[in-house]
Amino acid sequence: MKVSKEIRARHREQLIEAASRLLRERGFEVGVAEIAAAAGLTHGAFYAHFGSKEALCVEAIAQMTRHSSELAKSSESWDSYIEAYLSPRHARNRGGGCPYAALSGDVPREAASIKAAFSRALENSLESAASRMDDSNRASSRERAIVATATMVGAVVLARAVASEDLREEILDTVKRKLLNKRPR
Amino acid sequence: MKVSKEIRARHREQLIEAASRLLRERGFEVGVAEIAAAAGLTHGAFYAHFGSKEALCVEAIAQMTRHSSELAKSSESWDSYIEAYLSPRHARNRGGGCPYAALSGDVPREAASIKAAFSRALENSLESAASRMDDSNRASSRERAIVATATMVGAVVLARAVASEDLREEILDTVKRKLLNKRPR
DNA sequence: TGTACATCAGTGAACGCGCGTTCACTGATGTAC
DNA sequence: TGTACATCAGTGAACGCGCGTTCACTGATGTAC
Repeated sequence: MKVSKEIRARHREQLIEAASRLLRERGFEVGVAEIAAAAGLTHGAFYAHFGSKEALCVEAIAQMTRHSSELAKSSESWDSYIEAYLSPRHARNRGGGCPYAALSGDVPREAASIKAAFSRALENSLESAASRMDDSNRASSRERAIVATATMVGAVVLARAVASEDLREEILDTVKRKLLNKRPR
Repeated sequence: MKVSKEIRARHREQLIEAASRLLRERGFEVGVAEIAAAAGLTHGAFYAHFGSKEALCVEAIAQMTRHSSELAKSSESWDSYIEAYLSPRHARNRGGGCPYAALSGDVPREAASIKAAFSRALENSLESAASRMDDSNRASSRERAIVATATMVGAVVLARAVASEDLREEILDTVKRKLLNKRPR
């Protein structure tokens, strides 16, 4: 049955929220029915909100990158962001963590609109990371942002793919020490 | 109909070879039928060689990591390996390139046997990379291998996910200069 | 070396299943009077 | 403010399709004599 405009709007948000988490957790193979169920709806209702699964994916990418860049900004310092990013907690929390670490392996296989949304988001994140570097030279702060992002994404992606708890922690800790310029414990 | 032992063995190799390429290109969603077709067989024949898709994936991971570590060793120097790894050519060649950059995003969602095969291979690659470092200190050469691997994997994974040709090359070049300790062009 | 026959790799139809999407229907919402 | 009714969000059955896997069958291989 029809629902009020407020409830409709809430349902839409819940769909995006559910997709945002499930896409990162399970990748783009996650089903429309599962996303709808996680939002408390049936799969049929989904199409009252989005024209296709692809359209939802685009919105979900926009939302998850918006959220995670807020998170990045809320870190007190760049170093504390690195610390949080390379924590076992983040490695375990794929569904709620960095969209780049969660999705960059999948995105190249998806439709152009999805790749474009992802790309736009990454460009913004690099911009934002560069602006946080304590470096008056604009070019070199962008370079440092790119290298740090690649290194952190690579470390978390590899850590998540590894079966041994020890190797996982070794990767995260080693990269963390390097990025924070710390000597071995 | 039955075929000779030699042809049977060749078919098996072709299945592993096709899977090795297609898994990296398309991920684990690639179908048994498509892999069999790429090997010149029908999907039914597949089960004369492997008990399940999962079993083939395990073999394919073992083979592709074996091949790519040979490739790594065949590079004249560590620096020339970095150069090749961070080339647009490698970014374009997902199906024939580094298995870690191609599959680490997908592996955490797969069966334990696949994760274990991947993990074993990565551990060997780290070992082998560490042994190539011109550093008598064993601990620090391992650390450098881990950091360099994470950075290179992250760079290629991000570069592949990006829609803009310019950003793709910027990521690869920036990380390359950093790893080779070169000043900007 | 020649023959008879058991073996078994490969084929293609069929299985149950889950996917994205469509659609007839339901009934609460919200508008026109 | 009250009533009559058009709208449309949500439901759940149904669509065509492709998946991994099974299986009866075919016919070349390779072994036993």
